[in-house]
Amino acid sequence: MDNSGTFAHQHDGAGCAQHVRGDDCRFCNVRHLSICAALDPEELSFLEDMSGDAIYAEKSTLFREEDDVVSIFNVTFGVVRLVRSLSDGRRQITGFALPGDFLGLSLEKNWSFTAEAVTEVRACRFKRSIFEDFSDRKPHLMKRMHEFATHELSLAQDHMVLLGRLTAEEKIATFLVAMKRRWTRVEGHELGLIRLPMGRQDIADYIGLTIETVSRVINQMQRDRKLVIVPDGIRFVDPAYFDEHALR
Amino acid sequence: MDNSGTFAHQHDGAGCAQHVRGDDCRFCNVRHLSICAALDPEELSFLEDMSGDAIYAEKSTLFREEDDVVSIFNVTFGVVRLVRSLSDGRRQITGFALPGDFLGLSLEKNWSFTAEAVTEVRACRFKRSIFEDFSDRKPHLMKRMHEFATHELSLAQDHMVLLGRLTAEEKIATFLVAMKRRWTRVEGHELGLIRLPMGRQDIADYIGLTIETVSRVINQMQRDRKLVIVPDGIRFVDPAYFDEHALR
DNA sequence: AAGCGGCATTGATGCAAATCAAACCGTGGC
DNA sequence: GCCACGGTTTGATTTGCATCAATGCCGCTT
Repeated sequence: MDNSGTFAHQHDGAGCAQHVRGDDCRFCNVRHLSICAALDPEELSFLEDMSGDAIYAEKSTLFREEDDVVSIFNVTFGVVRLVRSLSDGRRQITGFALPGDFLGLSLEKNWSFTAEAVTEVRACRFKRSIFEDFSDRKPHLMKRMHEFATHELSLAQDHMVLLGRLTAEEKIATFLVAMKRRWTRVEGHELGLIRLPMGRQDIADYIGLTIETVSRVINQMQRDRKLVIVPDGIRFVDPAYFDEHALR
Repeated sequence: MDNSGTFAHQHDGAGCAQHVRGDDCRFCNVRHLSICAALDPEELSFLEDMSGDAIYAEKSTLFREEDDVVSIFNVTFGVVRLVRSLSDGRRQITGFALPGDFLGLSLEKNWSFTAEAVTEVRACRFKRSIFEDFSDRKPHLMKRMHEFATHELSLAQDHMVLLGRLTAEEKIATFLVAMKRRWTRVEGHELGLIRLPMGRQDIADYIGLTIETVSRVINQMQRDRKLVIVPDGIRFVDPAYFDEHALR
């Protein structure tokens, strides 16, 4: 059974259909990971009527920092980078959204970050106003959103430790271990490789290094037989090393 | 009218009574800033019965990372540092809780950080289980908790930019401006000085520098007539400089 | 097959902040 | 008044990562 479902470089419709079949939530294969798992069939069908499947090309922008929050998103396929930029061009990527991740938890009127498609991205899209009315009437949905938000807060704290207190080597190791865990959760089972659909510059901007340092550290790890670099990702050769050097 | 209410070095009861008068929420002067502002008088009185005023000495620990969440806290006086520690002693302070700030938004069973009193701290303390039952029955309270959580998430993103992409000078400037804003909000009006009740090491662990660098940068700013160092804080001499060098 | 454009890698050098090490300063105890 | 102590400042030196600068590699186009 093939569910290797590569990201950026697969263009047949069938590959995508594995991930979202039309607009029917019943066939959504990230539902158990997403906000929607809090909903019963009736609620789901209401929300389904309110939602549409949206597709974004690689490198396109879902929304920009300061934009009005018109729609909110449940990513069903692909990878989105969440970016804060400074006026002089410095960027900090605050997170990567993977299938199952929700964009628009905050109920604020404006986005506090920019979202850009790293790969082709598919997302279940809701009108913000409708979703908000709905969540106001559904306390268990609000509670689930709150749980998602506080979980993200905990991840944000992890990330602060990484940015503020880890060495370049520890940052890379921690990032790779986290990506492995996240993909395993999304895919439902462990893969031989760790997908890295984002470029080196994105990794650098996520962990607070330069592209050169990211490249150097990863290639040094390969020379040291800790991992091997493969197309679209890396493969752990010495998992024990990563257990030891990654944070939590 | 005196509401200068200093922090660590004032020991007369009257000074504290400005901030919390016994256990009566009606006299709580951080209520408008806190979670409790979402509640009507009846709900407030119920919650009041469920709460107690707690006092923590300077340097004492409210709770440790991984501890069971037995109680949750609404800080009413003083400053709490929120700490993540690595096994080798490196620390990252993920935030400082000031009066009005709430500890225990997450509804998780265990704390994801340690909370230590920087100054003497007073807090309104609730049994977690009781508060949770209550919030389950009060959707508008849950919504307010969610708003607090997503606001914190946005602050966490700000902090990631600071940690990952700012220079030492920018980090200090941004930190000082943020503290000024937060104190102004808590005090209800602008003070001449910016209180820094936390030590240099805490500032360093908050913004991802060493104590020596923090000291050097602040003292350099003083030599450059950007600020003056005063007991328990600093005073801006050249506010325009800070507007320019601090992030947002 | 040659040329191009967009990453990624590698090397040489620079520099901001860390580290190592002392001195300083205010406070409290005796 | 003196000393001890905890926190802060200052100075000298090191270093980890950034910066600057090629070069390499792969997929696309023509």
